[in-house]
Amino acid sequence: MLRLYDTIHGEVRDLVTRDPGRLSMYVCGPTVYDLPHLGHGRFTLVWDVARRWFTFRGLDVHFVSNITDIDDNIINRALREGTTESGVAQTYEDEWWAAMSLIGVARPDDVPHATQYVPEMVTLIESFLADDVAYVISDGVYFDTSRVSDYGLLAGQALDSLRAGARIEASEEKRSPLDFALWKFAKLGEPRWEAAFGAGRPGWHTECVVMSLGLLGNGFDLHCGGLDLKFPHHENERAQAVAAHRPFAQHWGHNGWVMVGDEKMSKSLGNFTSLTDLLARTDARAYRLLVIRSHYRSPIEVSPATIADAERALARLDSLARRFDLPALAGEMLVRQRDFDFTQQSEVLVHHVSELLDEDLNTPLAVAELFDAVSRANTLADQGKMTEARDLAVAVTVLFAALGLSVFSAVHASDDDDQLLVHARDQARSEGNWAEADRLRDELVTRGWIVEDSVEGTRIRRA
RNA sequence: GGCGGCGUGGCCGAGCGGUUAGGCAGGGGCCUGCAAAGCCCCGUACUCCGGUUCGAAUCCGGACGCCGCCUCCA
Repeated sequence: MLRLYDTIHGEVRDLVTRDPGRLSMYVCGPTVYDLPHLGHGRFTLVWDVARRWFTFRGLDVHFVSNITDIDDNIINRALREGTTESGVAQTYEDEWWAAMSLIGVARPDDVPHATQYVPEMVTLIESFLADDVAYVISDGVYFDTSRVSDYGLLAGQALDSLRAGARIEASEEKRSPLDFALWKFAKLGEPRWEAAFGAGRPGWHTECVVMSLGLLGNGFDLHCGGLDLKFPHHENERAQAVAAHRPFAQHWGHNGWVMVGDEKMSKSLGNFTSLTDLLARTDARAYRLLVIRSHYRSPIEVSPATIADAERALARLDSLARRFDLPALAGEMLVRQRDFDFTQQSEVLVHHVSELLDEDLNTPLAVAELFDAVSRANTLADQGKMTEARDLAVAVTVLFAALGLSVFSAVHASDDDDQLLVHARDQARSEGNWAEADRLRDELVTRGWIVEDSVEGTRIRRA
Protein backbone atom coordinates (compact mmCIF):
# COMPACT_ATOMS: atom_id res chain seq x y z
CA MET A 1 0.00 0.00 0.00
CA LEU A 2 1.28 3.41 -0.94
CA ARG A 3 1.33 5.84 1.93
CA LEU A 4 1.78 9.58 1.96
CA TYR A 5 1.75 12.34 4.53
CA ASP A 6 -1.56 14.17 4.56
CA THR A 7 -1.54 17.79 5.64
CA ILE A 8 -5.02 17.81 7.15
CA HIS A 9 -4.44 14.81 9.40
CA GLY A 10 -0.81 15.68 10.02
CA GLU A 11 0.36 12.11 9.57
CA VAL A 12 1.37 9.57 6.98
CA ARG A 13 -1.76 7.81 5.76
CA ASP A 14 -2.73 5.19 3.23
CA LEU A 15 -3.22 6.75 -0.16
CA VAL A 16 -6.69 5.41 -0.77
CA THR A 17 -7.91 6.05 -4.28
CA ARG A 18 -11.49 6.81 -5.28
CA ASP A 19 -11.32 4.27 -8.09
CA PRO A 20 -9.23 1.15 -7.51
CA GLY A 21 -5.97 1.28 -9.41
CA ARG A 22 -6.46 4.85 -10.53
CA LEU A 23 -5.07 7.98 -8.91
CA SER A 24 -6.37 11.46 -9.62
CA MET A 25 -3.81 14.09 -8.77
CA TYR A 26 -3.82 17.87 -9.05
CA VAL A 27 -0.78 20.07 -8.63
CA CYS A 28 -1.12 23.83 -8.53
CA GLY A 29 0.92 25.16 -11.41
CA PRO A 30 2.62 28.47 -12.05
CA THR A 31 1.36 31.92 -12.77
CA VAL A 32 3.20 32.74 -15.95
CA TYR A 33 4.53 36.25 -15.52
CA ASP A 34 8.25 35.59 -15.04
CA LEU A 35 10.94 32.96 -15.49
CA PRO A 36 10.53 29.87 -13.33
CA HIS A 37 12.78 29.90 -10.26
CA LEU A 38 14.34 27.13 -8.22
CA GLY A 39 11.25 26.82 -6.06
CA HIS A 40 9.17 26.04 -9.10
CA GLY A 41 11.85 23.59 -10.08
CA ARG A 42 11.56 21.84 -6.77
CA PHE A 43 7.82 21.48 -6.64
CA THR A 44 7.61 20.24 -10.20
CA LEU A 45 10.39 17.74 -9.54
CA VAL A 46 8.89 16.53 -6.27
CA TRP A 47 5.47 15.85 -7.74
CA ASP A 48 6.91 14.54 -10.97
CA VAL A 49 8.82 12.03 -8.88
CA ALA A 50 5.63 11.15 -7.00
CA ARG A 51 3.69 10.73 -10.21
CA ARG A 52 6.41 8.59 -11.70
CA TRP A 53 6.73 6.41 -8.64
CA PHE A 54 2.98 5.84 -8.36
CA THR A 55 2.96 4.97 -12.03
CA PHE A 56 5.92 2.62 -11.63
CA ARG A 57 4.03 0.85 -8.88
CA GLY A 58 1.10 0.18 -11.16
CA LEU A 59 -1.33 3.00 -10.59
CA ASP A 60 -2.99 4.62 -13.55
CA VAL A 61 -2.28 8.23 -12.65
CA HIS A 62 -4.35 11.10 -13.98
CA PHE A 63 -2.04 14.04 -13.44
CA VAL A 64 -3.44 17.54 -13.84
CA SER A 65 -1.51 20.76 -13.39
CA ASN A 66 -2.73 24.17 -14.39
CA ILE A 67 -1.34 27.33 -15.88
CA THR A 68 -2.64 30.54 -14.35
CA ASP A 69 -2.64 32.87 -17.31
CA ILE A 70 -4.59 35.81 -15.91
CA ASP A 71 -3.62 37.58 -12.74
CA ASP A 72 -2.51 40.94 -11.35
CA ASN A 73 1.17 40.19 -11.87
CA ILE A 74 0.56 39.43 -15.53
CA ILE A 75 -1.45 42.61 -15.97
CA ASN A 76 1.24 44.67 -14.27
CA ARG A 77 3.97 43.23 -16.39
CA ALA A 78 2.03 43.85 -19.59
CA LEU A 79 1.48 47.46 -18.52
CA ARG A 80 5.12 47.93 -17.64
CA GLU A 81 6.35 46.48 -20.90
CA GLY A 82 3.68 47.92 -23.09
CA THR A 83 2.47 44.58 -24.33
CA THR A 84 -0.65 42.48 -23.86
CA GLU A 85 -1.54 40.16 -21.00
CA SER A 86 -1.85 37.23 -23.35
CA GLY A 87 1.56 38.10 -24.78
CA VAL A 88 3.16 38.03 -21.34
CA ALA A 89 1.41 34.78 -20.49
CA GLN A 90 2.46 33.15 -23.72
CA THR A 91 6.09 34.24 -23.37
CA TYR A 92 6.48 32.87 -19.89
CA GLU A 93 4.45 29.76 -20.50
CA ASP A 94 6.87 28.96 -23.32
CA GLU A 95 9.76 29.54 -20.91
CA TRP A 96 8.04 27.30 -18.40
CA TRP A 97 7.72 24.33 -20.72
CA ALA A 98 11.24 24.80 -22.02
CA ALA A 99 12.54 24.57 -18.46
CA MET A 100 10.27 21.61 -17.66
CA SER A 101 11.56 19.81 -20.68
CA LEU A 102 15.18 20.40 -19.71
CA ILE A 103 14.62 19.29 -16.17
CA GLY A 104 12.86 16.16 -17.29
CA VAL A 105 9.46 16.85 -15.79
CA ALA A 106 6.94 14.87 -17.75
CA ARG A 107 4.05 16.76 -19.28
CA PRO A 108 0.85 16.58 -17.22
CA ASP A 109 -2.03 14.62 -18.72
CA ASP A 110 -4.09 17.80 -18.67
CA VAL A 111 -2.95 21.40 -18.50
CA PRO A 112 -5.99 23.59 -17.87
CA HIS A 113 -5.57 27.31 -18.43
CA ALA A 114 -7.50 29.64 -16.15
CA THR A 115 -8.81 31.74 -19.01
CA GLN A 116 -10.49 28.68 -20.50
CA TYR A 117 -12.59 28.10 -17.41
CA VAL A 118 -14.04 31.53 -16.76
CA PRO A 119 -17.69 30.64 -17.56
CA GLU A 120 -17.58 27.83 -14.99
CA MET A 121 -16.08 30.21 -12.45
CA VAL A 122 -18.80 32.77 -13.09
CA THR A 123 -21.44 30.11 -12.54
CA LEU A 124 -19.84 29.09 -9.27
CA ILE A 125 -19.65 32.68 -8.04
CA GLU A 126 -23.28 33.24 -8.97
CA SER A 127 -24.27 30.28 -6.85
CA PHE A 128 -22.27 31.67 -3.92
CA LEU A 129 -24.02 35.02 -4.27
CA ALA A 130 -27.38 33.28 -4.40
CA ASP A 131 -26.54 31.41 -1.21
CA ASP A 132 -25.18 34.55 0.45
CA VAL A 133 -21.80 32.88 0.83
CA ALA A 134 -20.35 35.67 -1.25
CA TYR A 135 -20.93 39.40 -1.30
CA VAL A 136 -20.17 42.29 -3.60
CA ILE A 137 -18.13 45.33 -2.60
CA SER A 138 -16.70 48.13 -4.67
CA ASP A 139 -13.73 46.30 -6.15
CA GLY A 140 -15.08 42.80 -6.53
CA VAL A 141 -16.92 39.78 -5.22
CA TYR A 142 -15.69 38.27 -1.96
CA PHE A 143 -16.11 34.94 -0.24
CA ASP A 144 -17.47 35.07 3.30
CA THR A 145 -15.11 32.78 5.20
CA SER A 146 -17.36 32.78 8.25
CA ARG A 147 -19.80 30.63 6.29
CA VAL A 148 -17.45 27.67 6.32
CA SER A 149 -17.49 26.22 9.81
CA ASP A 150 -14.18 24.38 9.57
CA TYR A 151 -12.30 27.17 7.82
CA GLY A 152 -8.65 26.87 8.84
CA LEU A 153 -8.51 23.08 8.68
CA LEU A 154 -5.42 23.03 6.48
CA ALA A 155 -3.71 25.75 8.48
CA GLY A 156 -4.46 23.83 11.65
CA GLN A 157 -5.98 26.91 13.15
CA ALA A 158 -9.48 28.00 14.01
CA LEU A 159 -11.06 30.93 12.27
CA ASP A 160 -10.77 33.07 15.38
CA SER A 161 -7.04 32.67 15.82
CA LEU A 162 -6.45 33.30 12.14
CA ARG A 163 -8.53 36.41 12.30
CA ALA A 164 -6.70 37.63 15.38
CA GLY A 165 -3.42 37.49 13.55
CA ALA A 166 -4.63 38.80 10.22
CA ARG A 167 -2.97 41.99 9.17
CA ILE A 168 -5.01 44.92 8.14
CA GLU A 169 -6.00 44.86 4.53
CA ALA A 170 -6.58 47.72 2.15
CA SER A 171 -10.26 47.14 1.84
CA GLU A 172 -12.31 48.27 4.82
CA GLU A 173 -15.42 46.97 3.12
CA LYS A 174 -14.63 43.33 3.67
CA ARG A 175 -16.63 41.64 6.40
CA SER A 176 -13.50 39.93 7.62
CA PRO A 177 -9.82 40.37 6.77
CA LEU A 178 -9.78 36.71 5.86
CA ASP A 179 -12.44 37.00 3.18
CA PHE A 180 -10.89 36.61 -0.22
CA ALA A 181 -11.62 37.79 -3.74
CA LEU A 182 -13.56 35.45 -5.98
CA TRP A 183 -13.74 38.05 -8.72
CA LYS A 184 -12.02 41.37 -9.29
CA PHE A 185 -13.86 44.04 -11.22
CA ALA A 186 -11.94 45.26 -14.25
CA LYS A 187 -10.50 48.72 -14.15
CA LEU A 188 -10.22 50.73 -17.31
CA GLY A 189 -8.12 48.93 -19.90
CA GLU A 190 -7.86 45.70 -17.96
CA PRO A 191 -8.86 42.38 -19.42
CA ARG A 192 -12.45 41.53 -18.62
CA TRP A 193 -14.99 38.78 -18.83
CA GLU A 194 -18.68 39.64 -18.68
CA ALA A 195 -20.72 38.54 -15.70
CA ALA A 196 -24.07 39.50 -14.24
CA PHE A 197 -22.37 40.74 -11.09
CA GLY A 198 -19.95 42.92 -13.04
CA ALA A 199 -17.26 42.52 -15.69
CA GLY A 200 -13.85 41.49 -14.43
CA ARG A 201 -11.51 38.57 -13.90
CA PRO A 202 -11.49 35.58 -11.59
CA GLY A 203 -9.53 35.30 -8.36
CA TRP A 204 -6.71 32.81 -8.15
CA HIS A 205 -8.36 30.58 -5.55
CA THR A 206 -11.47 30.18 -7.67
CA GLU A 207 -9.48 29.14 -10.70
CA CYS A 208 -7.90 26.12 -9.07
CA VAL A 209 -11.03 24.79 -7.40
CA VAL A 210 -12.97 24.99 -10.64
CA MET A 211 -10.25 23.40 -12.75
CA SER A 212 -9.41 20.60 -10.34
CA LEU A 213 -13.02 19.61 -9.79
CA GLY A 214 -13.78 20.15 -13.44
CA LEU A 215 -11.15 17.73 -14.68
CA LEU A 216 -10.90 15.27 -11.82
CA GLY A 217 -14.42 15.35 -10.38
CA ASN A 218 -15.81 15.30 -6.87
CA GLY A 219 -13.65 13.79 -4.17
CA PHE A 220 -10.54 13.42 -6.28
CA ASP A 221 -7.61 11.75 -4.60
CA LEU A 222 -4.65 14.04 -4.14
CA HIS A 223 -4.03 17.76 -4.22
CA CYS A 224 -0.45 18.97 -4.07
CA GLY A 225 1.64 22.10 -4.09
CA GLY A 226 4.33 24.03 -2.30
CA LEU A 227 4.01 24.54 1.42
CA ASP A 228 3.28 28.20 0.90
CA LEU A 229 0.07 27.30 -0.88
CA LYS A 230 -1.29 25.49 2.16
CA PHE A 231 -2.67 28.70 3.48
CA PRO A 232 -4.46 30.62 2.23
CA HIS A 233 -4.60 29.28 -1.32
CA HIS A 234 -5.52 25.67 -0.66
CA GLU A 235 -7.66 26.59 2.32
CA ASN A 236 -9.63 28.95 0.12
CA GLU A 237 -10.03 26.36 -2.60
CA ARG A 238 -11.32 23.94 -0.02
CA ALA A 239 -13.66 26.51 1.47
CA GLN A 240 -15.27 27.05 -1.91
CA ALA A 241 -15.72 23.35 -2.47
CA VAL A 242 -17.36 23.07 0.94
CA ALA A 243 -19.65 25.99 0.15
CA ALA A 244 -20.52 24.39 -3.19
CA HIS A 245 -21.35 21.14 -1.36
CA ARG A 246 -18.80 19.25 -3.41
CA PRO A 247 -16.41 16.75 -1.85
CA PHE A 248 -12.90 17.98 -2.49
CA ALA A 249 -9.40 16.50 -2.39
CA GLN A 250 -9.17 13.50 -0.05
CA HIS A 251 -5.45 13.82 0.53
CA TRP A 252 -3.19 16.86 0.61
CA GLY A 253 0.54 16.92 -0.09
CA HIS A 254 2.88 19.85 0.42
CA ASN A 255 6.56 20.08 -0.38
CA GLY A 256 9.17 22.06 1.53
CA TRP A 257 11.01 25.19 0.56
CA VAL A 258 14.11 25.89 -1.35
CA MET A 259 16.39 27.76 1.02
CA VAL A 260 19.07 30.27 0.21
CA GLY A 261 21.35 30.50 3.18
CA ASP A 262 18.92 30.50 6.06
CA GLU A 263 16.06 32.11 4.24
CA LYS A 264 13.24 30.79 2.15
CA MET A 265 13.68 31.60 -1.50
CA SER A 266 10.82 33.79 -2.53
CA LYS A 267 9.72 36.46 -4.88
CA SER A 268 9.13 38.94 -2.11
CA LEU A 269 12.63 38.51 -0.70
CA GLY A 270 14.12 38.83 -4.14
CA ASN A 271 16.67 36.12 -3.42
CA PHE A 272 15.60 33.75 -6.13
CA THR A 273 17.65 32.15 -8.86
CA SER A 274 15.84 31.39 -12.04
CA LEU A 275 15.61 27.77 -13.00
CA THR A 276 16.37 28.83 -16.53
CA ASP A 277 19.74 30.21 -15.41
CA LEU A 278 20.62 27.13 -13.41
CA LEU A 279 19.79 24.82 -16.29
CA ALA A 280 21.92 26.87 -18.64
CA ARG A 281 25.05 26.07 -16.65
CA THR A 282 24.33 22.77 -14.93
CA ASP A 283 23.37 19.24 -15.86
CA ALA A 284 19.65 19.34 -15.08
CA ARG A 285 19.86 15.86 -13.60
CA ALA A 286 22.04 17.23 -10.81
CA TYR A 287 19.14 19.32 -9.57
CA ARG A 288 16.84 16.31 -9.63
CA LEU A 289 19.39 14.30 -7.69
CA LEU A 290 19.77 17.14 -5.21
CA VAL A 291 15.99 17.22 -4.76
CA ILE A 292 15.55 13.48 -4.26
CA ARG A 293 18.52 13.22 -1.92
CA SER A 294 16.49 14.99 0.72
CA HIS A 295 12.93 14.32 1.79
CA TYR A 296 10.27 16.21 -0.13
CA ARG A 297 8.86 17.79 3.03
CA SER A 298 12.22 19.07 4.26
CA PRO A 299 13.73 22.36 3.22
CA ILE A 300 16.63 22.00 0.81
CA GLU A 301 19.70 24.11 0.58
CA VAL A 302 20.56 25.06 -2.97
CA SER A 303 23.95 26.64 -3.44
CA PRO A 304 26.85 26.30 -5.85
CA ALA A 305 28.38 23.88 -3.34
CA THR A 306 25.37 21.57 -3.05
CA ILE A 307 24.86 21.61 -6.80
CA ALA A 308 28.50 20.71 -7.41
CA ASP A 309 28.21 17.95 -4.83
CA ALA A 310 25.24 16.51 -6.69
CA GLU A 311 27.04 16.75 -10.00
CA ARG A 312 29.93 14.69 -8.68
CA ALA A 313 27.58 12.11 -7.24
CA LEU A 314 25.85 11.94 -10.58
CA ALA A 315 29.17 11.26 -12.26
CA ARG A 316 29.47 8.16 -10.11
CA LEU A 317 26.14 6.92 -11.44
CA ASP A 318 27.05 7.71 -15.00
CA SER A 319 30.30 5.81 -14.69
CA LEU A 320 28.26 2.78 -13.69
CA ALA A 321 26.17 3.12 -16.83
CA ARG A 322 29.40 3.54 -18.78
CA ARG A 323 30.94 0.46 -17.28
CA PHE A 324 28.01 -1.72 -18.30
CA ASP A 325 27.09 0.26 -21.35
CA LEU A 326 23.53 0.68 -20.09
CA PRO A 327 20.88 2.42 -22.17
CA ALA A 328 19.34 5.64 -20.89
CA LEU A 329 15.84 5.40 -19.43
CA ALA A 330 13.29 7.93 -18.16
CA GLY A 331 12.90 11.28 -19.86
CA GLU A 332 9.35 11.73 -21.12
CA MET A 333 8.80 8.02 -20.75
CA LEU A 334 7.25 6.87 -17.47
CA VAL A 335 8.58 3.45 -16.62
CA ARG A 336 6.47 0.71 -15.07
CA GLN A 337 7.65 -2.05 -12.81
CA ARG A 338 5.66 -4.67 -14.67
CA ASP A 339 7.62 -3.97 -17.85
CA PHE A 340 10.83 -5.32 -16.35
CA ASP A 341 12.01 -8.77 -15.41
CA PHE A 342 14.34 -8.65 -12.48
CA THR A 343 16.66 -11.41 -11.44
CA GLN A 344 16.39 -12.63 -7.91
CA GLN A 345 19.19 -10.42 -6.64
CA SER A 346 17.81 -7.36 -8.36
CA GLU A 347 14.35 -8.20 -7.12
CA VAL A 348 15.63 -7.87 -3.57
CA LEU A 349 16.86 -4.39 -4.35
CA VAL A 350 13.61 -3.41 -6.03
CA HIS A 351 11.72 -4.69 -3.04
CA HIS A 352 13.81 -2.76 -0.53
CA VAL A 353 13.68 0.46 -2.47
CA SER A 354 9.96 0.07 -3.00
CA GLU A 355 9.33 -0.31 0.69
CA LEU A 356 11.16 2.96 1.28
CA LEU A 357 9.40 4.89 -1.44
CA ASP A 358 5.96 3.49 -0.73
CA GLU A 359 6.21 4.97 2.75
CA ASP A 360 5.83 8.72 2.18
CA LEU A 361 8.26 8.80 -0.72
CA ASN A 362 11.42 8.34 1.30
CA THR A 363 13.68 9.21 -1.60
CA PRO A 364 16.78 9.97 0.53
CA LEU A 365 16.82 6.46 1.97
CA ALA A 366 16.04 4.99 -1.44
CA VAL A 367 18.90 6.91 -3.00
CA ALA A 368 21.23 5.71 -0.24
CA GLU A 369 20.14 2.14 -0.94
CA LEU A 370 20.75 2.64 -4.64
CA PHE A 371 24.22 4.08 -4.13
CA ASP A 372 24.95 1.10 -1.97
CA ALA A 373 23.88 -1.14 -4.84
CA VAL A 374 26.19 0.80 -7.14
CA SER A 375 29.11 -0.22 -4.94
CA ARG A 376 27.97 -3.80 -4.90
CA ALA A 377 27.61 -3.92 -8.66
CA ASN A 378 31.11 -2.52 -9.09
CA THR A 379 32.49 -5.00 -6.59
CA LEU A 380 30.88 -7.89 -8.42
CA ALA A 381 32.31 -6.62 -11.67
CA ASP A 382 35.75 -6.29 -10.11
CA GLN A 383 35.42 -9.93 -9.09
CA GLY A 384 34.61 -10.87 -12.65
CA LYS A 385 30.99 -11.72 -11.94
CA MET A 386 29.82 -9.66 -14.86
CA THR A 387 26.36 -11.14 -15.31
CA GLU A 388 25.35 -10.59 -11.72
CA ALA A 389 26.98 -7.19 -11.72
CA ARG A 390 25.16 -6.11 -14.83
CA ASP A 391 21.78 -7.32 -13.54
CA LEU A 392 22.21 -5.22 -10.43
CA ALA A 393 23.37 -2.21 -12.41
CA VAL A 394 20.33 -2.50 -14.65
CA ALA A 395 18.04 -2.58 -11.62
CA VAL A 396 19.74 0.55 -10.29
CA THR A 397 19.14 2.45 -13.50
CA VAL A 398 15.56 1.25 -13.72
CA LEU A 399 14.86 2.43 -10.20
CA PHE A 400 16.48 5.78 -10.82
CA ALA A 401 14.43 6.03 -13.98
CA ALA A 402 11.33 5.33 -11.90
CA LEU A 403 12.25 8.54 -10.07
CA GLY A 404 12.80 10.33 -13.34
CA LEU A 405 16.57 10.34 -13.11
CA SER A 406 18.15 9.17 -16.30
CA VAL A 407 21.52 7.57 -15.72
CA PHE A 408 23.64 7.23 -18.79
CA SER A 409 27.13 7.11 -20.15
CA ALA A 410 27.66 10.72 -21.06
CA VAL A 411 29.57 9.99 -24.21
CA HIS A 412 28.86 12.80 -26.58
CA ALA A 413 29.48 12.48 -30.26
CA SER A 414 33.13 12.39 -31.09
CA ASP A 415 34.33 13.26 -34.56
CA ASP A 416 36.52 11.16 -36.80
CA ASP A 417 39.70 12.89 -35.69
CA ASP A 418 38.96 11.97 -32.09
CA GLN A 419 38.32 8.37 -33.05
CA LEU A 420 41.60 8.25 -34.96
CA LEU A 421 43.40 9.41 -31.83
CA VAL A 422 41.64 6.76 -29.77
CA HIS A 423 42.64 4.03 -32.19
CA ALA A 424 46.16 5.32 -32.45
CA ARG A 425 46.41 5.25 -28.68
CA ASP A 426 45.16 1.68 -28.47
CA GLN A 427 47.78 0.79 -31.05
CA ALA A 428 50.54 2.52 -29.13
CA ARG A 429 49.48 0.85 -25.91
CA SER A 430 49.39 -2.59 -27.43
CA GLU A 431 52.96 -1.98 -28.58
CA GLY A 432 53.97 -0.79 -25.15
CA ASN A 433 54.82 2.60 -26.56
CA TRP A 434 53.86 4.48 -23.43
CA ALA A 435 55.35 7.80 -24.46
CA GLU A 436 53.20 7.90 -27.57
CA ALA A 437 50.17 6.66 -25.65
CA ASP A 438 50.59 9.45 -23.12
CA ARG A 439 51.06 12.02 -25.85
CA LEU A 440 47.81 10.92 -27.53
CA ARG A 441 45.99 11.01 -24.22
CA ASP A 442 47.19 14.56 -23.65
CA GLU A 443 45.93 15.51 -27.06
CA LEU A 444 42.50 14.01 -26.37
CA VAL A 445 42.39 15.82 -23.04
CA THR A 446 43.22 19.05 -24.81
CA ARG A 447 40.26 18.36 -27.07
CA GLY A 448 38.03 18.19 -24.02
CA TRP A 449 37.86 14.47 -23.30
CA ILE A 450 38.42 12.39 -20.21
CA VAL A 451 40.31 9.28 -21.18
CA GLU A 452 39.74 5.95 -19.48
CA ASP A 453 41.32 2.63 -20.27
CA SER A 454 39.44 -0.62 -20.02
CA VAL A 455 39.85 -4.15 -21.21
CA GLU A 456 37.83 -3.17 -24.26
CA GLY A 457 40.33 -0.41 -25.04
CA THR A 458 40.48 3.34 -24.65
CA ARG A 459 37.20 4.99 -23.78
CA ILE A 460 36.58 8.72 -23.90
CA ARG A 461 33.90 10.92 -22.46
CA ARG A 462 33.36 14.61 -22.20
CA ALA A 463 35.06 16.40 -19.34
C1' G B 1 -0.32 37.21 19.67
C1' G B 2 -1.72 32.22 17.27
C1' C B 3 0.10 27.82 14.55
C1' G B 4 4.04 24.73 12.66
C1' G B 5 9.07 23.15 11.71
C1' C B 6 14.28 22.79 12.67
C1' G B 7 19.35 22.53 15.33
C1' U B 8 23.50 15.54 13.24
C1' G B 9 30.74 14.47 11.74
C1' G B 10 34.67 19.42 6.89
C1' C B 11 29.95 20.08 3.68
C1' C B 12 25.08 18.10 2.01
C1' G B 13 21.69 14.83 4.18
C1' A B 14 18.96 10.22 6.54
C1' G B 15 17.53 8.40 11.21
C1' C B 16 11.62 7.84 15.08
C1' G B 17 15.12 3.32 21.61
C1' G B 18 20.10 -0.82 20.93
C1' U B 19 22.67 -2.32 14.64
C1' U B 20 27.54 0.88 9.09
C1' A B 21 22.71 5.59 6.59
C1' G B 22 24.23 7.44 1.82
C1' G B 23 26.78 11.16 -1.13
C1' C B 24 30.69 14.81 -1.66
C1' A B 25 35.40 16.35 0.14
C1' G B 26 39.96 14.46 2.90
C1' G B 27 43.80 10.48 4.44
C1' G B 28 45.88 5.41 3.60
C1' G B 29 45.98 0.99 0.53
C1' C B 30 44.77 -2.26 -3.91
C1' C B 31 44.31 -2.32 -9.18
C1' U B 32 46.77 0.32 -13.50
C1' G B 33 52.81 0.95 -17.85
C1' C B 34 51.31 5.89 -15.63
C1' A B 35 46.51 7.75 -15.12
C1' A B 36 41.16 7.68 -15.03
C1' A B 37 37.26 4.70 -13.35
C1' G B 38 36.51 1.04 -9.63
C1' C B 39 37.31 -1.62 -4.90
C1' C B 40 38.94 -1.84 0.44
C1' C B 41 40.11 0.71 5.13
C1' C B 42 39.83 5.33 8.13
C1' G B 43 36.77 9.91 10.60
C1' U B 44 33.64 8.14 15.18
C1' A B 45 28.77 13.37 14.80
C1' C B 46 24.06 14.31 16.93
C1' U B 47 22.88 22.77 20.48
C1' C B 48 22.82 22.73 25.99
C1' C B 49 20.78 21.07 30.90
C1' G B 50 17.84 17.69 33.53
C1' G B 51 14.68 13.16 33.45
C1' U B 52 12.64 8.14 31.89
C1' U B 53 15.29 3.49 30.48
C1' C B 54 19.69 -1.98 31.20
C1' G B 55 20.42 1.36 26.92
C1' A B 56 18.54 7.98 23.82
C1' A B 57 20.62 11.55 18.20
C1' U B 58 15.89 8.96 18.71
C1' C B 59 10.94 9.49 24.35
C1' C B 60 9.60 13.49 28.41
C1' G B 61 10.61 18.49 30.69
C1' G B 62 13.33 22.95 30.39
C1' A B 63 16.92 26.50 28.16
C1' C B 64 19.29 28.70 23.96
C1' G B 65 19.49 29.51 18.74
C1' C B 66 17.27 29.44 13.85
C1' C B 67 13.33 29.21 10.12
C1' G B 68 8.43 29.46 8.21
C1' C B 69 2.96 30.42 7.94
C1' C B 70 -1.09 33.70 9.65
C1' U B 71 -0.12 39.04 3.09
C1' C B 72 1.28 37.89 -3.43
C1' C B 73 4.53 33.59 -3.25
C1' A B 74 5.91 26.72 -5.39
